Amino acid sequence: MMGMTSWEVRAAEQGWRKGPWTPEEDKLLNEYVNLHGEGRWSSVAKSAGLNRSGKSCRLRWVNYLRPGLKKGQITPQEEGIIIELHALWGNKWSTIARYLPGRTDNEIKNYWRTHFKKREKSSHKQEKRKAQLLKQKQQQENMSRVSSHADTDKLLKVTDQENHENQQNTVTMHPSASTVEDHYSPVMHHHDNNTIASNWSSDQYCVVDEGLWGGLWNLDDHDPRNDHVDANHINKIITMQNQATGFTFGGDSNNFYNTGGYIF
DNA sequence: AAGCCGCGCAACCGCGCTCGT
DNA sequence: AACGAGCGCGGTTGCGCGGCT
Repeated sequence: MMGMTSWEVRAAEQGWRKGPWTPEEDKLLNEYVNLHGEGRWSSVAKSAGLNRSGKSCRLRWVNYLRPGLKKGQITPQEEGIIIELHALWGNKWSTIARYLPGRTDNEIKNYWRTHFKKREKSSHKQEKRKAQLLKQKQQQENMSRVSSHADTDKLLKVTDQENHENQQNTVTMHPSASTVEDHYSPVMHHHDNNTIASNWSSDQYCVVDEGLWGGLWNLDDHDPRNDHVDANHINKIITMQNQATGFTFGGDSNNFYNTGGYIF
């Protein structure tokens, strides 16, 4: 056990190899799946001569070895789709991944966390700052009702202005609206009249966060009622993307929808 | 040059669902 | 109907690397 990392120790204790895959392991898994197909992952591990759990094999195949996987950065078009679908479904990464050919749920999940969570953080910071200032003001009021509050007021005004400016770039999204378009449509509701999703700046995305409505949007993608709604909405997203960029994501949105995003 | 820090991403873990027996 | 194995999903962890001090 000397010189082993913590995961190596744990893996040794449980009998399975863990941690990063070697090229040799990749080769074994690749050859086996190409010959016998996907599924039966626990037997894949044994039959292919891999000392890996079935889970580990499946994950490696799905996220890394599977043919047709897109390598490289998420494009602005894909980012737009991720944002839209996340607003619609919340953290349903595998569902979202179905509409992004060649991308995995893991990849999308990581992308969201690294690119959008930090913006959420910065908006939380701003909230904290305002709360702190309010607290300060209240303390000052308590300590001396006679003294002037001009400086604090000024600070608060600046913060309010910052917030107001932020709201100008906020996408309206409210669950009490009556249709999907009313619920969430950046095209309809975007305040600064810039109606093309792909032209949004990264800062404009920042308030579309799960902290506000994400939890309310865990629609079941297998509910036929939602299928109807989703198909319409996704149709719109694709149209928007195409209009914005001239990039053709798919000629027929129904086909796009029905094939799980795989359009050839 | 060296240490520290934050980010990106691959991989693991726990839980819940499905399906076969 | 009950149970267990297999699988999929979402959340979390930890490593490697590049940038900063």
